[in-house]
Amino acid sequence: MRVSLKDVAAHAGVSIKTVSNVVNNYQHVTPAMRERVQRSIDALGYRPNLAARHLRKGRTGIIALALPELGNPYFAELAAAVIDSAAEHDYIVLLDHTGGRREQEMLVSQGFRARVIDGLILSPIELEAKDFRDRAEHVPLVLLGERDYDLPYDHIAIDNVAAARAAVSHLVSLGRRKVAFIGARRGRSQPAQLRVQGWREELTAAGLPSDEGLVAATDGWGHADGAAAMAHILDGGERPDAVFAYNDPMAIGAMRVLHERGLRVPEDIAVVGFDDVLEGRFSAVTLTSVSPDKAAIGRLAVESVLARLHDAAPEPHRIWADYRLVERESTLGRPSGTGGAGA
Amino acid sequence: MRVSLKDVAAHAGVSIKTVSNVVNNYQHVTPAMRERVQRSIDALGYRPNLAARHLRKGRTGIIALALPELGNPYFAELAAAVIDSAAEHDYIVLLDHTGGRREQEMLVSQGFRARVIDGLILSPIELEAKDFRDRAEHVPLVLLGERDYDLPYDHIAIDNVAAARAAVSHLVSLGRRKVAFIGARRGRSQPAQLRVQGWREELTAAGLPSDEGLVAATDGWGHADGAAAMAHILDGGERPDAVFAYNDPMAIGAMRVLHERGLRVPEDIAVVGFDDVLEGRFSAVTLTSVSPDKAAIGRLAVESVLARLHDAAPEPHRIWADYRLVERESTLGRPSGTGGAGA
DNA sequence: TTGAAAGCGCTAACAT
DNA sequence: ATGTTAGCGCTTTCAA
Repeated sequence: MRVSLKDVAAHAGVSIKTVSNVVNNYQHVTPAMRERVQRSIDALGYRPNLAARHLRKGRTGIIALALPELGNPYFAELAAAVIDSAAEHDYIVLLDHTGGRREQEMLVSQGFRARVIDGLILSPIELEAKDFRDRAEHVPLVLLGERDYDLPYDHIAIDNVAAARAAVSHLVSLGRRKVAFIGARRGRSQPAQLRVQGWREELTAAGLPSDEGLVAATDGWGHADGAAAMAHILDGGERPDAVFAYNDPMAIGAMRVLHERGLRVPEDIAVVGFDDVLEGRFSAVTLTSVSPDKAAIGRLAVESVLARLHDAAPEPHRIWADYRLVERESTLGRPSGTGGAGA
Repeated sequence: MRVSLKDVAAHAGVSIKTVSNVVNNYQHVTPAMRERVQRSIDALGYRPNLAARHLRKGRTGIIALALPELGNPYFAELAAAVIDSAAEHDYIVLLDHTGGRREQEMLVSQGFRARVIDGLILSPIELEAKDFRDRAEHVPLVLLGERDYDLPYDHIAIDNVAAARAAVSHLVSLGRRKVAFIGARRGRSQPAQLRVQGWREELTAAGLPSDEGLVAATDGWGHADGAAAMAHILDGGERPDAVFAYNDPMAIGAMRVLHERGLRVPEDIAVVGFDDVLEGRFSAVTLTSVSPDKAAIGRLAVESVLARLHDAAPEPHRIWADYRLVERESTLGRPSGTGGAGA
């Protein structure tokens, strides 16, 4: 804030423009001049004032990332990926979390929370397509997450239906016949829809039941919700031989309940999660999980925003990220004679 | 970026100043005028340009939070607390992560990563006191974390020595006589120092050994490091009856290894972690842990930066946040006849 | 290759 | 209570 271009110019006995040229690495500056100006810059400890630059250029170098919940390790890991990708493009990331609450998501989407940004990456839970219709905000928006939208924005996601089918298919191939789903959403909005759909499709294809008694709805998606859902299913008299959870924390919460009730994983009940968070690799019974390529999602999201920012963007479209099923003890059982926790 | 004060002024048929008055909630504006201007603002969808405001006022409304690792749930939860506290003061948070690497921490501390901020909250791992000496950056800096610094900055932390002593004291009171520590740092910098110190002091006070064979050094502080450290101790022929881990992920990694080797927690070896992350409440054996008041830490950090920003700050000083020891199954054992996971 | 000057959108000092 | 205006520090024509 202290020393400006003007000061440097005065010190070096040149014009402001010349200093600016040096600062911005403009081509046509004689080495001698560059040298001389640089000396003044160093002497005075000049640092460009970004606010002025931003005002002039209309860009801030900041993109916002709005996630439902940082406490969920999937989102934390995703945030790390976005920050790293942004840094590669000299962008920094403003982080916001919405708690998955509609009002917060609205504020974010409308740009009321952060008004200094060049672009926005949003992972909505509650927001419906219509909520975006009257979006006055003009900065590029990129959507993340497992829902299907019909909106003129890029949307980065993995194929949730296929991924869910892969998870269930794995269970079926292991001989499981009664596969429960935990983590369907109670109430209006239904982010789990695609995973429920994949679950149902695969079971139907295998000639297995997917009735409502096997689906447990929850309010949230944390460990505690998974535990409650698992307890609910068992208390309801159902006794599945496998559980597919909306995400890893829920799966781990469910495993905790199974453990408390003396049910063995996977012998009595196999468990598959979703997101492949670190935690699942070190639980007493390591967790089989669908593993989305988080680094790719972060990278694609950043690249999408920036492309749109630079007008180099194609029609808004769905962008698929990769995923794979990582099979661990919660479905395969404990490999005999092994040591460390699996990858 | 599109519509400016000038546009609104023209649309409403008033001066720029009047519009500015309305936007900034200036007192002396007649309701009628306010109404009229507001209508134009809404009609045109005016949004203040923060870059311009920033240039003029020298403030951005942004504080940066630089954490070592978002993947560590403790830091993720802390970030959430900071974001929420900042929001209460109409500040937004730029998030950065350093990976605990010295160069990254230097860049952050010197302000090279984010140059649009009013203040900085930094949780350093590698940085030494001397690294801060020639800090050219002028924005207020607040330090977080378990190290002792002798620096002219506010430093928010819990009393790590006392907290570690409380953890070890708990183990000793349970009759444990051989308490290992995992998570001392290999190499130069030693963030775990205070926790090691508390561990040693309490053992010494109890007349119990704290020799080097009971301390396992690691490179990082993740699940895998905890697992490796635990394995290392057991392979080294030591057979502690309790383990105090630098943090929860390490404790959980250690428990995984104990589980693999058929050792029971807590019957054979009791385990205490640090940070009280969600994960420890749902592990097969729930984890006893030191629970820092994360919400308070986040709040105090934000308040410190803002106070310094507004010149309302006292001498830089150490600010203690609260903590407590949460006792769970990994030391107490499984309570008979209980259901859900403990708080 | 370098200089002069306009103006990005806003706030604040001053004027009315 | 409202209007006028200077200027924050920078980039960018345009001119030399």
